[in-house]
Amino acid sequence: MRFAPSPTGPFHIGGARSALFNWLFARRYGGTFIVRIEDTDMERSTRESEENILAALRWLGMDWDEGVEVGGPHGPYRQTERLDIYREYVEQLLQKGCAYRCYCTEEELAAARDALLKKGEMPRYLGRCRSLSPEERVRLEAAGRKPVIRFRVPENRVINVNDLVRGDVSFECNGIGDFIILKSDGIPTYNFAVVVDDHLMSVSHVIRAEEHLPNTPRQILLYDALGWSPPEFAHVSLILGKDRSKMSKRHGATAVEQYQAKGYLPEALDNFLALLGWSPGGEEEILTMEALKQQFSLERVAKSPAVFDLDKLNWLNGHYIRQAPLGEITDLAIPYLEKAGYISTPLSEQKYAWVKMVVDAVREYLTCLSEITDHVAFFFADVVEAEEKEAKEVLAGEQVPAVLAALREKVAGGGEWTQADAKSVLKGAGKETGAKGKQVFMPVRVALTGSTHGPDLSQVMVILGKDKICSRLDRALKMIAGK
RNA sequence: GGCCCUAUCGUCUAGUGGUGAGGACAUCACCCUCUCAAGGUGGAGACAUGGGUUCGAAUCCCGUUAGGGCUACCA
Repeated sequence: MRFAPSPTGPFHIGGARSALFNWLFARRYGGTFIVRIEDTDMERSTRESEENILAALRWLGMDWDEGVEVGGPHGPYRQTERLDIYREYVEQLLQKGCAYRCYCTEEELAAARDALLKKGEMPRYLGRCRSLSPEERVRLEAAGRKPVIRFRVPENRVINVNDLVRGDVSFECNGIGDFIILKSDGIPTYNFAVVVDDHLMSVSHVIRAEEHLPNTPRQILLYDALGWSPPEFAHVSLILGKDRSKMSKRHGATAVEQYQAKGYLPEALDNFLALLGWSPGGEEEILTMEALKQQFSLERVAKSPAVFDLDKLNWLNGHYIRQAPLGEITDLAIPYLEKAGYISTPLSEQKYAWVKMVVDAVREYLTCLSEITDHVAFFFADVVEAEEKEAKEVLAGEQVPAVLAALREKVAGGGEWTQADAKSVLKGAGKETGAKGKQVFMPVRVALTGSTHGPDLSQVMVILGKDKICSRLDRALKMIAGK
């Protein structure tokens, strides 16, 4: 198995899914997972994107047995470092007469294409340079034309692809046209480089996006010409945006790093991506990488394209945030809290323990980690203000001063306390004033947090600590009296 | 335009000739509860369309329609 991304930009979510399917397949059946970099597009390829991709793969928990950075018996694993290898096979094809030099200029090609388009035919190269005499070649080269090498596509043949997810698909060679295998700068094109590399690297299965399906017959032709047998192909349908067109920036975040930055957990993204196009045999949809590794199979990959459903990703992520060990979530949440100015690292041991309690109190609200900053302000603020109308109304209740005062008295003094203590103090204050339920909880909640919504009140009280509780109670009392 | 792929609830999907068409997210209601969440229970919600084949079609075949991909000296 291999995953062969081209490093031409931020790592796309669709690429991540292709990688995942390849990785899962390799792990499920004990295969080798190779990461090869297809950087033959000199204009757009950068080292930076390559690193971005590798970092994303690692973050998502996909390790590779062979490939860039780890090496292996089939190296090098960057196509631009394999140029000599390709040249050798180009030479072979040239010798066999399966390929030839073409001197057409871009203008000439464009004109030919337009003409075909006008006639309603599939635009393709018609083989103008197929049989140039040596003299003509010399003349063209003398005129400064740099040739490309084209593959001679046989006529009147039908290529059958037995696709592992799509079944039998066939293409007519006549619709293909001689395609370029070596660009004028000596760099191979994608179609040629994949074939050479996949063969030399003993790739047995190629799992990739559906957009590559039309390339497959060309590649099969190349395998044929080189005397090699092609691997199995499996073309997975595309990931679509809300409007059902190929997922792109218009549809929101498409880069893996964007999800990472927002605070999505890799296990959630993996789980989600796996479910996009593949379905488990059973009804459980929450699956760890371990479970996916055991269950994944190409037979259960769907043929139809899938719309990226952010709601479902959010649900999965929320689930993983809630069930992960608190320490882990705390560590992941700290950068967001720091960035918002709530804390500064390094944290003392005490402060860390306290932050952990805060995280514990609010993590059930989160859909992604970055949202934590929307829920914690009152824990860090010096004073809180009841701003919502609803909150103000709560404080206006006639039993409120008595309740708050009673509570204030009970809280005073002593040091550490637990949630159970807080609960009993709350109950005591209620009993003393004859107020109960909402009548005691809500005003206290508003006085302490400024809002009518929030985490469990006793939990809030433990986290705030007695000092803050007292000062907030005092302030609330003063406000009410002042009115 | 040409070539190719696809078509089950709003979304992701199960289904491979006989099912009350199942599940998940989202949605609605109820329960739990100091609130909001979370959690639990329940409801609503789909086989694009027209022809065949068959005793019987979501399932097989053909057309239509709709969506998508490709059509580069990009991958």
